[in-house]
Amino acid sequence: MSRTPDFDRDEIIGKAMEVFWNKGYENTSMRDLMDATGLLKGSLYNTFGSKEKLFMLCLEKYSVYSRGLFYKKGDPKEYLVKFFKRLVDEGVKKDFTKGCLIMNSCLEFMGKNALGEKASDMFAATELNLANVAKAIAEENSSLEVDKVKTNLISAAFSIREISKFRKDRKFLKQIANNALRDFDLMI
Amino acid sequence: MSRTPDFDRDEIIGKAMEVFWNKGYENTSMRDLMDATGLLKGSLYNTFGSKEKLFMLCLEKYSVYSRGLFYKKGDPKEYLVKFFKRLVDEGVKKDFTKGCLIMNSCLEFMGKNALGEKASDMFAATELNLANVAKAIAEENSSLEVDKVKTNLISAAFSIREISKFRKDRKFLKQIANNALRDFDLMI
DNA sequence: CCCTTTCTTGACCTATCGGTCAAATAGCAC
DNA sequence: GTGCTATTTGACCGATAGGTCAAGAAAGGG
Repeated sequence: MSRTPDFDRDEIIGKAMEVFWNKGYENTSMRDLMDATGLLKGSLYNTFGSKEKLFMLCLEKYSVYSRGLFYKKGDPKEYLVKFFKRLVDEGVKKDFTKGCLIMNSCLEFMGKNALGEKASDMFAATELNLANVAKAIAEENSSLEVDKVKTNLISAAFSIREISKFRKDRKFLKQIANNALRDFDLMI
Repeated sequence: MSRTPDFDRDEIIGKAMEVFWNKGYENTSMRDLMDATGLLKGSLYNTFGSKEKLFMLCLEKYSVYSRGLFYKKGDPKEYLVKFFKRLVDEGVKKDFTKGCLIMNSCLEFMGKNALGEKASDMFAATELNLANVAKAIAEENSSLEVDKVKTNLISAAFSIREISKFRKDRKFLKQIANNALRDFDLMI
């Protein structure tokens, strides 16, 4: 019938996502996207329409990736400890300065456009995940105020992700995590 | 002897600081600075040399402003409560999306150039201020681990400043503050 | 093998970026 | 008022931004 694309669409979105995640939307140029994907400008526009539409697809891909890390079943306390250990371990890596694409996008777009709305929804989903973990723990320990501790958890996660962009201090980042975890008698 | 400038240098830096604070360094154009200061491009370059040098002067001005809010004497607990009340009250304002210039600059520049180093120093000074408050409270309540609670305070301040850019939720922001304040048996 | 359709290529577009500079202007000392 | 000097002005610079598009290339159905 006609010529078929020379690339895998989803693979391109993944590569673009990495660039956007590392550099942010505004600071990523079409040149950067061309270099990262191996596609020329015309192909990118022919396939995705615009930089903004491509970014939206990247956000959606990140959303899927992110949901894959959500709590589903098993020991909720163990989940929580692993969750924060991962944040700290990634955070202290010298070349890890990209943080979390959801939080980055909330900061970059909120109140500006549809990307901000999408990012906000994803932030809310992350929050709900932590609320679900807190709820699961509360079933064994009824004295927990789920809404309060959920806020402490998301705030700590946010702090670690953002501060670790510029402060590679394991003790410092661990302390932030432990401050939220103490409600559950947990530590990392 | 010769012609004198038509403007007050410090006033111009103040106006430029507001723009940088609101929009960030990269997202601020010379056009923005010209509009905000009322000076033409040539005058800005003639006076400050470059956009980067002007930003450095803005950082220094912010540093002075910031140090003016540090704890010096008086009731340290009262200081802490006022400190966080201010963060929350400013944070919930609909048009307050600029956060803190120090934190913004740490996130924008760290590891890139001299602006990042300057911002890092200013962040450390803010941290020291909170450590001093914690120390003053610890003199009355010796069971406090100053370094730990200092980390909780700076982390909470960071979270409130950043999250409030995109989440105008007083209950949420207050909870973040209270999570750090509970070490001192304080609440807002 | 050919024709249709789609994808690919890269030159080109306008707008804007930070920055420069020669000419015009205006303070101040005398 | 005159002359020196610094400031002001805005046109101009090359680089780069996101985006467009006509022409060339290639895949698939017949």
